[in-house]
Amino acid sequence: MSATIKDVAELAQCSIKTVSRVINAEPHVTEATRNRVLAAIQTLDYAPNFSARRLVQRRAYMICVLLHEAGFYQSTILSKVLDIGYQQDYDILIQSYYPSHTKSKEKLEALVRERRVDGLVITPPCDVDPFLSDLLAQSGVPYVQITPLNRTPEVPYVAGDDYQGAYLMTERLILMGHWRIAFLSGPRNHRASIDRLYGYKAALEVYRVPARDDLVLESLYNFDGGHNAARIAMGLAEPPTAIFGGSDEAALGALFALQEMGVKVPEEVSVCGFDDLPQAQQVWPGLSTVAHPVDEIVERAIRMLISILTKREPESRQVVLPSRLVMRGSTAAPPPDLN
Amino acid sequence: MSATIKDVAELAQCSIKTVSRVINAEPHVTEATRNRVLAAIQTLDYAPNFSARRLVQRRAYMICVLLHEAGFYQSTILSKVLDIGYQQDYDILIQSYYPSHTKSKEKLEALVRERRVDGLVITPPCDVDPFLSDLLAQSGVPYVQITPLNRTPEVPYVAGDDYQGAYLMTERLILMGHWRIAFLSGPRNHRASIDRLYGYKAALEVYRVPARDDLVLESLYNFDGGHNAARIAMGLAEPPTAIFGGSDEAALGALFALQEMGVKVPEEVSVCGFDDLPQAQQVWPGLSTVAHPVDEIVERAIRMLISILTKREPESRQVVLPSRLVMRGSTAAPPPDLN
DNA sequence: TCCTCAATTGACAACGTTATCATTTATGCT
DNA sequence: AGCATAAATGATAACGTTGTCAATTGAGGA
Repeated sequence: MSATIKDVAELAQCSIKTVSRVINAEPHVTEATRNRVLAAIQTLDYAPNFSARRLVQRRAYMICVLLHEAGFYQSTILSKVLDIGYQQDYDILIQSYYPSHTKSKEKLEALVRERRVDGLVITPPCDVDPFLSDLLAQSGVPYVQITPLNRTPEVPYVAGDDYQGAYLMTERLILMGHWRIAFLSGPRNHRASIDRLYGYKAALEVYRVPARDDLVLESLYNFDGGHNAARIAMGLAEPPTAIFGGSDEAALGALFALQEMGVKVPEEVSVCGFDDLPQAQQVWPGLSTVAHPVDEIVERAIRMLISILTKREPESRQVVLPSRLVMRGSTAAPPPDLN
Repeated sequence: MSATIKDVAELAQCSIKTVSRVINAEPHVTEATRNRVLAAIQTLDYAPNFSARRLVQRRAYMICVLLHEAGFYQSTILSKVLDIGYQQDYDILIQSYYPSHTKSKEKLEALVRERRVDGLVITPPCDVDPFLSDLLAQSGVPYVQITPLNRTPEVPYVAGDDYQGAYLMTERLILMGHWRIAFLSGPRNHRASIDRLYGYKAALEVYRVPARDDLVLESLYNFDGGHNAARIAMGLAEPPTAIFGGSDEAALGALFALQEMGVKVPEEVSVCGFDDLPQAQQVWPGLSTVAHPVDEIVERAIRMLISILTKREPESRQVVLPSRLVMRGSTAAPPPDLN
């Protein structure tokens, strides 16, 4: 059985409150007393019991991060989440959340209602659906959303700039000489998806490149979607010279499809994506893509949540951070005979 | 402020102990009383406070899963870990652990010493190094290891059968007609790594295929290692017709290298790996590989730990589960002119 | 030396459960 | 009816902290 604060107090010849003060670095303790207490702590190998602290402070000291299935994008987020976990007093509880999954809902509800977590960070593609909305409103548990489907003034969020990222990539392709650029679009109810599409369209317009409806293809942002969309695109009378996947997963599917068809990338067709998944650099050729500053986004989100939890108003409750291009081998100028 | 057990007792006209009995499904409560209590719980929207329960039961109801950096293999594990989290009373705390990282050590030490976790699941490549060993011994926190570097009778573990998996794959390659099979080996201090190498060698011997030392190449099991090793292998006077990566990461590196060199896979050289990472099926051609039953391994490990935590002796403290082959497009018979 | 005020210290209540054991109530048997 | 026994219930003490506020100590000034 490990030592308690009482044992320490006894050994250090003082009250438990004084020991508590030393542990929590509160003022009003003489140097001499502090040293006695520290020595006693050392001797007894004492460590405060976290459950007791949690109970009396009515805080779980735990943040719940909602993740959809543990996929590629998620592992990037997770990596940073864990990294930040070190620096905070809060522990981080990963909870997977599928809107349709009854079990995950029950578990989450228990977590929130039993006060096992103080706050939530919601990561895409999770979002505040009616169930979450009810639960959060009813329990009053604070939360921060990462790249929400829709932005409303009440919801604190941190997001990457999808519009600007898509604009930059499309601009880059145009400047390379492409003017038949296919875009693999994603779910329509997703704000990021719409922003990316608009960023693409905006760049076309600015550079006076004719926009063709048949070059905007549904991909659902997944591998199979990109795969199918690329086959369709290449079957068009005037096929694209570049395929811009609204997500890397879709772009990878497209890349796979082109290679299946024997189309050379990037010599005949350029491919690029969005998200900068780790495997974007491990396929051949490396996938050019748009990177959100995921690390910074996650860090800002968690910090924002902690600010809210500790009643310090965060500097801003709505943050959008700029994206940047990551150019690799999958993009090049279009074949000259097609210009 | 949410309701407490006291409020429920008051409303239901009984003692808090009776409410506690109802909550925990203990016997000795009349149907009538139980209904009154349940009604009161409903009315007050009561949920028990977990921190209080933790304190009085001296349990954190939390299991810590030690992960190395959030990479590919980890996300597979994680996915299952989260899935299992639903089914248990225990919450799961992910903690990254780098032996050299002071911060991660400090955090882990705090978690264990402050009784914030009841037990640990250690996942590869994390292992019981001297620091962990001390910490675990001193605090007496139980743990289960997944595929330990070294197996000792005292340490409970769950592992995949690396020897058998490597044997099966090598056998398969031989039966396809390969007899110049390179093997990309991994860290020598890793049990799995050694088992895989021996499985490879055993199959060669059984089928009387001459073993060549120059075809066993160091790869460190990572992408770059595989990349380099493949280049070296293909530069040999008698290059291999198949490259068996001891890990998928190495195999992917090899695949990448071959494609860079313009070598056709699988027509000229076959490639296969070990681990069945998600992207093994997303490269072109799909990577043949050996799959550990990761889901089952993780599930068994967590169940084993919980058995130990609740003082029920698990059926077995050492479990090895069979691997299986996953054949995809990256393997084929060797070119006929080379046979 | 005494007084005032600030700094230090401590006694004890709270936090919301579960655990122990005594007490009350119901049941079955003679 | 009376008694033994089992079942249901409750009073109260933990669990190990932090928070409140009163008590004590020490320093500085008249």
